[in-house]
Parts: sequence; C-alpha cells; structure tokens
Amino acid sequence: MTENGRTVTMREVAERAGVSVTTVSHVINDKPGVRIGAKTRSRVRQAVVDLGYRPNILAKNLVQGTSRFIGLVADSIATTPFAGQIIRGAQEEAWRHGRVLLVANTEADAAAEQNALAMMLEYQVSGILYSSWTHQALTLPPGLAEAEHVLVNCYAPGTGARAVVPDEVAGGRTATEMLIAQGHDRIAFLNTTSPSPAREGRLRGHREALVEAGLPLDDALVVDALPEQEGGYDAADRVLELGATAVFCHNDRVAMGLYDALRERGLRIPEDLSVVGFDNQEVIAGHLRPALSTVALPHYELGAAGIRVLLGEEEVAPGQQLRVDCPPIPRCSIAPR
Amino acid sequence: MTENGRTVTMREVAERAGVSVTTVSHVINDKPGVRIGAKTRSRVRQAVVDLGYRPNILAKNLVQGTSRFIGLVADSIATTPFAGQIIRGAQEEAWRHGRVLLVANTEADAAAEQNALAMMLEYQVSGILYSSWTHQALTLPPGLAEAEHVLVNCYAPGTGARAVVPDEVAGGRTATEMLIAQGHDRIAFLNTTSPSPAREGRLRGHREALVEAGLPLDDALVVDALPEQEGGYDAADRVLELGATAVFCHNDRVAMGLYDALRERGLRIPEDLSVVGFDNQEVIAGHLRPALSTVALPHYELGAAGIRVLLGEEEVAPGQQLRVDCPPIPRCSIAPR
DNA sequence: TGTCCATGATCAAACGATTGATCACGAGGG
DNA sequence: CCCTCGTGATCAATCGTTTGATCATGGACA
Repeated sequence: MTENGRTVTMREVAERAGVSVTTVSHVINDKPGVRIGAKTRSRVRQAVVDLGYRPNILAKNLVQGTSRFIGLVADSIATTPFAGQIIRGAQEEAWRHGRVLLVANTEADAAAEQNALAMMLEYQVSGILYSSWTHQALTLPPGLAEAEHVLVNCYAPGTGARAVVPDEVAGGRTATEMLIAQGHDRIAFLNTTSPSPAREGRLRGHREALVEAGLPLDDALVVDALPEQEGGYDAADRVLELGATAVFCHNDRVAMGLYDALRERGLRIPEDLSVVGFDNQEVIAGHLRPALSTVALPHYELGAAGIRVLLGEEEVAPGQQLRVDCPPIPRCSIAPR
Repeated sequence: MTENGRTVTMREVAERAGVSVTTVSHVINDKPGVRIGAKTRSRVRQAVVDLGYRPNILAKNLVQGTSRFIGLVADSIATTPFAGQIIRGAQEEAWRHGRVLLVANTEADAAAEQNALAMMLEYQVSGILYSSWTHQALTLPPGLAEAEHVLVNCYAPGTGARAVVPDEVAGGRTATEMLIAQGHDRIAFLNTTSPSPAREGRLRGHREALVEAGLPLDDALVVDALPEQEGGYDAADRVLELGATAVFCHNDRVAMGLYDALRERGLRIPEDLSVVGFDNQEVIAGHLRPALSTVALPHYELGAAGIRVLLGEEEVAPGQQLRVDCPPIPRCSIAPR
C-alpha cells in the first residue's frame, strides 16, 4: 500500500513508464538474456520509485510454483527461553537464504500440531523444521511426511528423518575437561535421573574425558539428582562426603541449587569447590555469583543448521543425525586444584 | 505435495469428481447461496480426500486481494527470554483469528529492519506489529507507515501510532501493595537509575500505594540501584541501614543480587526481610530460594493484545496507548511484618 | 533493392484459485 | 403447447506476476 492506501501494481508502473508489464518485469528482475534499452530501463526504475511499487510476492510465487516459505513447528516457546534461540537461529539463517519462516508453536497439543502442519502445507512451504525444546526421541505427526522435513533437537528412530541435535557426548567431555584442565582429579557428576540422550550422552563424555586423562572411573562419584534447582541443593551433602573438589552439574539449574546449599554451609565457589554447569541458561549462568562456567547448548546453531540441512547446503543422509558442538563457556566458577 | 511429490490442484479434484473447478470451489468453501446437489457434494469431498488435496492459499489470497499475514518485527529475540513471550502471544492470538505471523528479528540493526519491513510489505501483510523488548519511547522506521501498525512494549510520541504497553504505574502499586498487605510500613524501593517508563511509572505507583495506605513518603527509602544483579547486591547494606522490613526491587535480577548479599550476612528471606521483585523472569523468580514473589510483565498479553488492536477487535484511538495489567505473582519471599 | 540480423520491446498464456453471470433442464401453471 | 421458474452446475473473467514466442524497426551487406 502507498500513502493513498491502494496497492500499486506492475501495470500501473508500466503505464506510467509508457511500456508493457513484460518490460517492467524484465527490468525489475534484471532478466538475463533480455534486451532493454538504457533509457527505457531508467524510465521504468523511476516509475517504480515514484509510485513506491513493491512486487506482490504471492503472485510471483504462484506463477513460479515455488514458495520461499519454510515452516518451523516448535513444541513450546512457552516454557523455556531455549526455544526462542532455536527460532532465532532458524529465522536468521532462513533470512540469509532469502526465505521466510512461518512459525507455529503447539504446546505439545496434537490437534494444534495437525492444524499447524495443514496450514504450512497450504502455504506451500518448501520444507518444515520440526523442533522440540528438549533433546529427545519422538514419533512424527502424520502430515509431516507430506513435505521435506528436518528434525531439530530431537530425532525419530526408524523414520529415515534427518535430524540436527546437540553433541551431548562431546559436551560431557568438554565440561569434564574444563575441570581436569585445572588439575581436578576427583570430580563428582550430578547427573539427572530421567533417561534421555542428555543423561546417557553426557555421562559417556564424562567417562571418556576421565579415561583420556588417566583418571579412575569411580561410579560412586556419579550421583543422581533431579534436573532442577532442588536436585543440586539436595545433593550438596553427598558431594561433600565424597570428598570431590569439583562438580559437573547436569544443568545450570542444578548448579544454582548447589550454589545455594554451599553458601549456606559457608563454603565458597570456586575456592572450596569448582563447579561447571551445562546448558548456558543465560539468566542463571551469567547472573550467579560467581558467574557459572558452563557448556552451552547450541540452540541458535541447531536452528540455523536445521535450515541449512533443509536447503541442502549441509549434507545429511536420511535417518542420520548432524551433531552440533556444545562449546565451553568459561566464567568464574572453576579454580585450579 | 502428496507422496508422489506433485502438488494436487483443484482442477485434478474436479476431473476426478467429474465436475468443474467452480463446483469444487463452491463445495469446499460451502459457498452460501449456491446450489449443489447432495451427491455431487459428496463426490467432490471424496475426491478431495482421495487425492489429498490442499488449497493453495497463495492463489486464494491473490484473487481475493487479502492476505492473512501479519508481520511482527522484534528488536531482539536474542538477548532476552521476554521477546519469546511477546512472539508467542502474538502468534497464538493471530492463529485464533486465522492469521499467520511473519516474524523478523532485527537486532536493533536499522538496515535489517528496513529489509524486514520491505519483505513484509511484499508479502502483503495486512498489518505490522512493531515490538521492543524493553518498554521505551522510540522513533519509527520509515516504511512502517506503509502498513497499518501497532507498537508493542514501546511507543512513539507524536506519530499517532497506537501502542500496547505494560501498565507500569499499576504494577508499581501492586508490588507495593503486596508488601503493605502483610503489614509492612517501612518499605525500601531499589529503583533503577536509568530513565525509562519503568523507572518513573513504578515509582509513581509505589508512591500511590503508600499514600493510599496512609504511609509517609520518605524519599530516603527510594535507593538507586543498577537494574542488574550487582545493583541489588550492592544496595543490601543501604537497605539494612534504613531499617526497612521489606524491599521492592526494580526487577527480579536486582532481587537475585539482594538475595545473595543477605545470605552472606546470615539473614533470612522472608523472615528477616520481605522481598518483592518485578518482571517475573521465570528462571530467576521461580528458582530462587525462597521462590521470589514478584509482579509479572505481561509479555504474552502484550503480544496478544497487539494483534487484537491491529485487527480492530480492541479499540485504541490513534496516538493512544492500551495499558496492560501487570498481575501479582505471589510466591514465598514475603512474610507478615 | 532486397535480405538478413541485431536490437528493443510486446503478446499472450500460464499459475491456482474465486465469483458474478449464464446456461440446460424438467416440472408446474395457464 | 408455451411460458416461467427453481434447481444444479458451468463459463469466463480476474487477481499480479513470469516467460517463451513473436513482432517491429532500421542498419549492414550483397
């Protein structure tokens, strides 16, 4: 719309420039292999700016039979700040490729999910990113198969769907190495109790790091903890009993709880105990005292990589997972032994 | 696309049902005032499901001249979890009205913003929501005026643009009242130092509540604090000197800092000091020990209300603001005097 | 003078729907 | 037997673009 409220069409531009719509189209799109005189070109360009013309992409999509839409269905923007990062990553990467993201959040509601998928298909999306805020295995909704799709932060065994997930194993290794690098050799691991790729993966990485450093594997040092603030708080005594000098917490919230418990016992971080978290949940990790050293879940990258896989810019075989690095975020909660 | 990869068009449905496209269109849209025999109807319906036909909304939009798109430009999904809630609110409300949200985040980059606006206009959005993650005054980007628009969590004085903002004054009053209700009469207010609608509004609301309760206005009780964790941490001594029994913190991060400082001094919340925050930043407020009582910034509602205003469902005069309530979120950090 | 060709621009058919106007047909009334 | 009318369905134009085919013009060349 212009100021007068009406939509300016290509025909109006053509009339003002005294040429045909075809010519206008050719000029605007710089169609190669088409000859338009220099002065005609500039006359058209002038008309375009004079009228404030904007092409109607919908019409363009229609005739070209291609759309620049990519769908993103997220299961919960609500409950977590993480989803926002996935969306942002996907959105910016899509943008870079001249695509537009159609976001739908379905709070784990199957009906809403079907609706969202139907809508996306109606909008002729060229592909769909199906994301989950927590790294997990899941079954795909019917309908998803009707478009090209890539899973983000989740995977669907046996479906042949390609997925982009965080590299939990490498992440667990990284966290542990951050502690080992400072000379710690008795490291407790507050791992979550609920089975998940995160639980298994981080544990494996943790062990790999210990083995690599020639440290003993002591199962007693791996203690169960609810993956929340309470878990860390409650596990504090156990950690102290074990005589650990450093703790790898399954996530930042657990670390937060541990902080509180230690403070109440008059212990200092990192002087008395070094702590490393996981997730890099900004508001927590960045604002604890001392700021929490942690390992980041690469949500932004997951979203962005999802788009790249969808657009074929990054190769992933059917049924395979692309594992994205979890980078270390050193802050102030680790001291040398 | 169906399994065979091709897009099913209305013509194919028509052929299979042995009728014209017109008839198919009429049946699918249940066009009132049009007569189609019962058996033809069901033949068409059957063909639709057989072929897995989905209407091409782009074509529909084109001929009808209306689009179901609404644009949302957000200045930073990146730096804050709040933006996510605005997006979610807008998205769900748009959805309820059968609209689709086109999200663009422009990290305060003017060029990106222009791009985003251009893109949205090309997609024939029927309106644009322009949002900021922090409640503030700002100047509108050129181009925004080309479509109907509503500002969310910000306002632009002198432009006549309608805005939806949180009711800071009422919020400040609410927070203070939560403390007064428990018998507190000497209440410190750790207010931010940076000028903003939040600073002025919450202070005004704070004062209104005191006056209403017949309490004295003591300017000494309003102390400056950086609106971060550090601000709260550093202000702890001052609060204790003042002999306040309760503290209203400008935001949850400030409260978090105050928590730390008090814990270090061996003081307990809420027994020794009652605390109320502002923002209801989930990860913080919900996970502090004790959980922080606070006042919520209604980000979800802001987004949703923005859509309603845009769609004319909620009346707001040009240049006026719609103020959205900031509801109290009682948790465990306030004790009776 | 007639032919050929490069140049510059237009024609017209699509894309996939919607929609007001129109048509074919048989029944009922006069 | 003709006219009218209700019923059921189709015709054809339209939305704003793109795009392969086509046309008009004038200069170079034989």
